[in-house]
Amino acid sequence: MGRTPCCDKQLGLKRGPWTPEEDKVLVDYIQANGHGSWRSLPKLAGLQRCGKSCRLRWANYLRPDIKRGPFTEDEQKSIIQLHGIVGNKWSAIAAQLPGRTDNEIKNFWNTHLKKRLQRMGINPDTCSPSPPTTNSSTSASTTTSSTWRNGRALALKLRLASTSALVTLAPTMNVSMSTYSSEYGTPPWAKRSAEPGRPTMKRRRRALQ
DNA sequence: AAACTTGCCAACCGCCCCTGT
DNA sequence: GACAGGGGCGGTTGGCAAGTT
Repeated sequence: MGRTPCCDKQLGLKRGPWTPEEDKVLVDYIQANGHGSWRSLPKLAGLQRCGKSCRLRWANYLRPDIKRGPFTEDEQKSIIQLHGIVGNKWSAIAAQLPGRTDNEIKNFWNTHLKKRLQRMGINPDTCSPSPPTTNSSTSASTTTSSTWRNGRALALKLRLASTSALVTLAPTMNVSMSTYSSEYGTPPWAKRSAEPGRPTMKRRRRALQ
C-alpha cells in the first residue's frame, strides 16, 4: 500500500562511503536552503545520491548539534534504563539523549552495553538477573528481532496507551513514572519520533587517516 | 612479518506510518 | 475509503583497523 520502490534503485546513484566533498555539498546546501524534500534534495544540491542516503548522512553525521566522543556513565545508565522500558526503540532512546543519534546508540548497545550486561549476568533483553532463556513472549521487554519485528506498531501502542504503558513496563526496570518523568522528561512514546538529525561519533579510522 | 580473527561503526535495506489527494 | 508519495525506523551488512597467533 503506497509504498514506493526505494530511491536507491535508481541507476547512476553513488553508494558507499561519503567523501568530504559530498559532505560539504550537502552541508552547504542544507545550511543555505534547509533540507526540504529529501527526495528532491540530491538533485537540487547536485549530489549523485538518493534522498534517503542524504538524510541518513545528515542525521547521523553532519548535523552541527551532534555530540561526539564516548558515552558518559550517565548516558550509559540512561540507555540501559530506557532500553529496559522501551526495548529496541532507538529513536525513542535517542530522543532522551541530546546530541546522540539512534544509530550511534544502537551500535553502542550492540557492541558494548549488551556484552557488558551479559558479563554481569544480566539478560540485556529483560534487564533482569541472569534469566534462563525461556523465550517468554509475555515480557514487554523481550527485544529479539523476531519479537520486535513490528516495533513501530509497538511504539504506536505505547503512545496510545500513554502512561498506562509505562506503569506496565516500568517494574521491569524498577523505574516508576515519577522517577522516569523527573529524570528524562517527556516519555519517548509521547513523542511522534526522535528529534531528527542527531549525528554520529566521528569515525576512529577516518580520524587516524 | 604475514595471516588470521575480532571489534567497531557508517551505510544500506526493507518495512511501516503519516499525510495529502 | 483507497491510493500514492515521502519520511522515519530498526535490523543487518560491509569494510577497515586493531589485536592476536
